[in-house]
Amino acid sequence: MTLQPVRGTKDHLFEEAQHFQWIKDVCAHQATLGGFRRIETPIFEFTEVFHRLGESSDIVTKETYTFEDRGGESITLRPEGTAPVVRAVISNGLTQKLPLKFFYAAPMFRYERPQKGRYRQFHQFGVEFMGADQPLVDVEVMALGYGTLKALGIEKKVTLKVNTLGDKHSRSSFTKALVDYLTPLKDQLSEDSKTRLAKNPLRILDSKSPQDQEILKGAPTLAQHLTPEAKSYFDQVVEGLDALEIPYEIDTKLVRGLDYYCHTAFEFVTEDLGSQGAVIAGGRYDGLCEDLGGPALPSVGWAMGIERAQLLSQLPEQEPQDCYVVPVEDGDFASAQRLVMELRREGLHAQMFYKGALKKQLKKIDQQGAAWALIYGETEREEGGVMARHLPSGKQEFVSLKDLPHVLRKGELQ
RNA sequence: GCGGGUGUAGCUCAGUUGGUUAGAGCGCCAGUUUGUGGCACUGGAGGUCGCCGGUUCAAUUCCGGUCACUCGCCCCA
Repeated sequence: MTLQPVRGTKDHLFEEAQHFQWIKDVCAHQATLGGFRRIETPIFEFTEVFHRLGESSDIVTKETYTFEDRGGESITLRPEGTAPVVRAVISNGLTQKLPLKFFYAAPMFRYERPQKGRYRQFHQFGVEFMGADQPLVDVEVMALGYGTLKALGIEKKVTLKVNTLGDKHSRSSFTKALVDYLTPLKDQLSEDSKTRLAKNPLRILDSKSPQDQEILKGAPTLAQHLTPEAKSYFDQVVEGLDALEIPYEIDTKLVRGLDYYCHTAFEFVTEDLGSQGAVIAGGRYDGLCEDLGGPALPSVGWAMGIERAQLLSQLPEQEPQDCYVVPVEDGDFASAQRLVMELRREGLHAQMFYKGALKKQLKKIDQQGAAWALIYGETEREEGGVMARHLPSGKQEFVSLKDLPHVLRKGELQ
């Protein structure tokens, strides 16, 4: 095994590939029901698109795949989907037609240490609701997340955690209060949190270190610093979730590191994936568009880790519908191929093997999990039909070519 | 980026207290006669014991490094 895929990447084969596609289909269907439109953006952007947004984020500073192209431009493989969508909105002058509702399913790239549910090329399905600043929009977006998880059959394995980051004023006054509280206690903080204190203080709140959490017990809370408007906004979000009977927990330690995030932050998390528990993560990012140099564009969205959803879900069983035409003698292969093509023209799934004795072919067909073996030798040709063998039931009878499409579609004999 | 665990046939794993031809189950291939799969029986192919180096008369077995997977930390717009 010397020829391996690049670390942190994987091949999706057979059922796994189908499962993967099924998740994307289910997600796209749910989003489409809500009027979201598909958007496809390039797999890479000018590095600046990501760097302008995330100087304090490790994803941007340490985890991007960044390279200079042959024209000397600095290019970055997208590590997430929101910034490219907002960039596309600006580039295409779409801010005249608000609100905008987009969804995407696309590969993302982060140079991280691979783990279960964490790859260097991974895939996200995401939705963005842009140009609306009402609390009920946040509720709709979360409801879409919940509905999508339900459609995947995994809503019971996840918990919706919700928090508010407040508006700009709440946020900056809280951040300042937190830093003021923690700075004298700096020596007692974990090494990681000492760094966070300077770089990204809010991230100390979700530290896993017990000593950090102990210190935080006496810390100021965001609730104390919420402006009346921000508090009212969050109250309406919570009431909206109650009204739609979407189960949730308020988690005051759920934060976002970047400044353009405000108000609602949420995650659908699971206990089943070890330390990679977030299946869907999202929030309101009213400041992002301006940070990118565009107009104000209040927006909210989320992204689902498709691989993580895949680990939690199961591809529904599908009835086999394939059929194989089975030539008997060496001279029967050409006519068998003609029959295969005729069946395909009828819209049926048809194929054949191009070698092997009858017995051998039947064995392989059975292993493929196909529904039908259509034995087509000299006898059948003369009588204008096939010996149709239904593999799951083991029943077999002669069917005329005229009746064949009908029988195959029905999926059973008689 | 840091720490722990693992790495033997296509898959799941045994085994070697260092010593001649490394095993099982499943899977795969062929056959059990002649136009019929799943079951059974018989036979067969398939491994430089992850890779590189060290110790040793001798290493798949001990040691080091490396790569990969995995768990935790980190990160998680």
